Amino acid sequence: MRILLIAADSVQTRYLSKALTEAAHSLECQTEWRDAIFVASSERFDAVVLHANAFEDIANADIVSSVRELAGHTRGATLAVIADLPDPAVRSELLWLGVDACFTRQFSFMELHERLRRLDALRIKRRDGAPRAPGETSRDTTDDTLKLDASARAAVQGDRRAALSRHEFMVLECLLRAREATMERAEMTRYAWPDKDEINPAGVNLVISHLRKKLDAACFDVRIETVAGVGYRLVTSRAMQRAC
DNA sequence: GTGGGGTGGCATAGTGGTAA
DNA sequence: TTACCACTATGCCACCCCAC
Repeated sequence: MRILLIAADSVQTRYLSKALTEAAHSLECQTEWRDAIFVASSERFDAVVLHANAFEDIANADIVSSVRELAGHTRGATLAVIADLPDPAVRSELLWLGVDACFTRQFSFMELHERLRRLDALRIKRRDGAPRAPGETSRDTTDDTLKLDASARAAVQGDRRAALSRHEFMVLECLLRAREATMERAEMTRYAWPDKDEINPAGVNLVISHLRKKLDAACFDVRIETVAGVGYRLVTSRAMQRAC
């Protein structure tokens, strides 16, 4: 998932940032409220996490009006808020404003992570009727669609499996989210290298090249197609047959 | 300290489009 | 048809980080 974390620098923020990165998410962290609003409105994220406890500007101001402003810029992303909100009336008002999940200061990362994944899966399902979101695991071993196993950082299709590096995992997740649509090179770069302003195009090529080899070696029935001058798209053998 | 894996930079080859 | 250019794919090498 591409996640925007809005939080002032603190020990808990650094812990959260590290945990989300290690969970194979593409993380962008914003510590300034105005910058965060600008980034949320100008780029596309799957989830926005506002850590209001670590944010003095918000902690000292009206949380409801801050969230109202943020919710107007998240462009359909899952919105989660971490804040000490003992008043249930405030929490329910936040939910009405579009917040998908509220967590208290003593939140569990595992619960936050699973909630974000579940909400993301539902969001994608509502969006295009996809049976399952990238990274969402299934116990149905007969399912032969390509999935990502974030805990093992691997691609799985039926009983076939390929271990991936961090960048390979994120590039493949980015392509899977596009669901056979073309993903622009710049967007893939932002997704897989969120901490870099500029990345050598050869770096993207290298990751794509490695991914192709691994997908071939594991005999997955998907392949990565180059769309000249635009980017890449992931196509299944079924889609290839339809195109013929 | 060392080895292995991941990553990035650079070089080179291949391919397709376009103009002469 | 040929030369040129832009874009892409891939190999090689060096560096960095982390586990042991």
